[in-house]
Amino acid sequence: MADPPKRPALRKRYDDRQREVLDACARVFAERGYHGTSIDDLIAATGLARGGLYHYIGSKSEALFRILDDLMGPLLERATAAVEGPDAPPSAVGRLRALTRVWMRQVESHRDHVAVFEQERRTLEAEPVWERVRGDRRAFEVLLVRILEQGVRDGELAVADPQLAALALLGMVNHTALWFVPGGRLDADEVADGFVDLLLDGVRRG
Amino acid sequence: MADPPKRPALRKRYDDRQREVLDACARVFAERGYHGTSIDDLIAATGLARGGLYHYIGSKSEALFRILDDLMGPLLERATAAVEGPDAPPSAVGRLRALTRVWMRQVESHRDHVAVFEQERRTLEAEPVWERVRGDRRAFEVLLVRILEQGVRDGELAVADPQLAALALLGMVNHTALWFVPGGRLDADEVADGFVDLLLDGVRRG
DNA sequence: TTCACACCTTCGACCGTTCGGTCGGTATAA
DNA sequence: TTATACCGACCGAACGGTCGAAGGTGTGAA
Repeated sequence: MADPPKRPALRKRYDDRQREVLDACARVFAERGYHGTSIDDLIAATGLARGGLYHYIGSKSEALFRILDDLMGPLLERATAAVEGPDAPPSAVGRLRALTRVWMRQVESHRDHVAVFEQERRTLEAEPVWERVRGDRRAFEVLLVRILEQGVRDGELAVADPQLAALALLGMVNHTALWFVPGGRLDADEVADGFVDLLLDGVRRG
Repeated sequence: MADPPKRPALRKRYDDRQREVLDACARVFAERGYHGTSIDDLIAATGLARGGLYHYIGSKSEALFRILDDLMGPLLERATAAVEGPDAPPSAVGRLRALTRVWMRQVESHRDHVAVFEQERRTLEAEPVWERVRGDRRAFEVLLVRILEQGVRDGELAVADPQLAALALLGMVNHTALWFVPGGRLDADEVADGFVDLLLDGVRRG
């Protein structure tokens, strides 16, 4: 990580290999936890030797940063586009559904990354290093709360406590990192729609 | 932990002190993660010296076991009583509310323990040592799913996917370990009722 | 009521191991 | 021939855990 190659032809190969390595790290971090993972674990998971590994990750904590930043950056970007971009649905219900789908798709494609994020959240809250990741998370939550509040203002929704409703949906989706299996009974969109339907209409009969 | 005192008069003092020590450990584990916590951290948090600490905890991993077992055992016991005991509400809606309240109260009184549980869940799934804790968790989830299924059978509820609805509520409540503050805007029962209302009636207007 | 002794609590120096990280080197490919 | 990829021996620090000793404390025999 200290030295990405200057020659452009090699740059791509380096980037690809680095992503492979970081994905492998994310897998191990998700399984054993960041602090529970030793460098030797990462060596076993990547197939590299000690020196080769450090060539790509710089340090253990730098690897963690990249894993979380590569997760939250794109998520926030896509979420913003889906909710506030030119193609964003006009209704609050539509935007809520779009946001949740983007989010669940990120869980589907970055399951390990999300699991690591959930595991390390409390530590993330403290240290200044994580300000960017923290800021992205906060921005995402604001996006969600804003949809709910607009929905209430427009008369589309009747939410007793938007803050609590947002935390409820946040909990549902983030928790999926623990049980969602790509290729399982439900795919990402089905889970997203299921959650949104639950939140919109509830389960009481009649 | 190797040697609880034989004399009953001293046994109580030992137990009380042990709980103090374990609560302090739980606080640090919740903050820094189990693997991220060193024995020196626990020494600082308890005020004991190395030897004194080991007198009460046996080992770091034994402390973790006690923290999680003391969390899940009582939770399952109270939940079962609230839902299947003689005073259990007759309706599925009532039982759902009772279960969620018991659960949120446990989060309120054992916030650190719950946070540790959430952080270590993935590790817990693997090793055989954790079978009891894992079994308690599974039993709790069964309790919840059963309420939903009975509600459907009795015509009280209309749940498209009881499994998903259970996972949704599980996510909401477990996630509270990250943001719930005792003495904050909402108390445990208010959060529980808020979640259940959300799940029952949804937020769509009309 | 006293006192000696066994039990209990706490201490901190110490141990072997494992940790994250470095660095000088070799192989390879542009 | 030079920039890059990868290796593995090595390092100091920090880790979890042990242990013999010292000091208190409740208790039964005198």
